[in-house]
Amino acid sequence: MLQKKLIERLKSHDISVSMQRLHILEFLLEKPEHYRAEEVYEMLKPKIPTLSLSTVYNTLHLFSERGLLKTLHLEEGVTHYDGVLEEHAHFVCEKCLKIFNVPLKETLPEADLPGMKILQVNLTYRGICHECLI
Amino acid sequence: MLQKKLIERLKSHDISVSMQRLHILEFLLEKPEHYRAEEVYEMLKPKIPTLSLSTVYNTLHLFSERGLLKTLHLEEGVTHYDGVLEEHAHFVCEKCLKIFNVPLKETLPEADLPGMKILQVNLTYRGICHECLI
DNA sequence: TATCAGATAGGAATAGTTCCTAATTAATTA
DNA sequence: TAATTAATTAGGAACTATTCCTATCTGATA
Repeated sequence: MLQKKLIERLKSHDISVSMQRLHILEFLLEKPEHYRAEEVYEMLKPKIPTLSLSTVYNTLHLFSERGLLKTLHLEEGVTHYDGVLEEHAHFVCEKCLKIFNVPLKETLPEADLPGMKILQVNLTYRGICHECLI
Repeated sequence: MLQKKLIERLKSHDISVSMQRLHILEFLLEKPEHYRAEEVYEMLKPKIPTLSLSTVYNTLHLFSERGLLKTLHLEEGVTHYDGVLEEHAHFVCEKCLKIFNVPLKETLPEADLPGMKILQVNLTYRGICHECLI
């Protein structure tokens, strides 16, 4: 994505701009994938040699709070961050732990939760993927 | 639940019986709640003074593998275990982190996942609960 | 009763994340 | 523009849920 667009995107979410933030946002929007903090850190280290893991965590939290990305708890002990905001589900393979995007044909059911403020909905399938089934 | 029923339940899932397993299963079936390993451990310690946390983890993993309970990844870094197997969703309050059961009016959409073997489906809502909204 | 496999206890090790402090950078004001 | 203040970042220590490892114990089998 163009730097200009990235800057706009940050500003429109009330986030002031920095090199680190631009790079992290760009990285997350590049592919429709789900990254853990460590991965973001490793991938950007070459571009920003002084980058620290704390900054990655700070930034991901901030982005999540401000609605720039989705936080996913798909497997034991790890958090994934997803830049794709369009409603979709995930499939996690219990063997290889790969995560697949699942397009939704129907919209998800509305929850009967009077008095609650719903911010996010998450649908996850678990099972064995085609490669691991062979 | 009666001890006899518990034993049957274990055996029918191909799990050999032990004091620890009976107590852990009983505890998980008592209330429709979601416990972390640590909580199970603390609650059963008085009944089984020699109980070890490793055993709780072992047992919960075994139960989950054999389909006696559901493993939930609802929040950062923690795993919850749910003895209620009937299809239902969860609501997690981002402030107090309480977990609520959400009955489902409709069945969840079938995933378009050719070649994948689906073992579990999980629907989670995140937001702010009524108490935290006040 | 002796043997063997499975289960358990206990603690050490691991890994993802958070917390803390100092240094750096950006924004604000004069 | 210079000085002041606020926000951001880097780095590492601390924390915590979970796993791993080993010795002990238990129960089943012969």
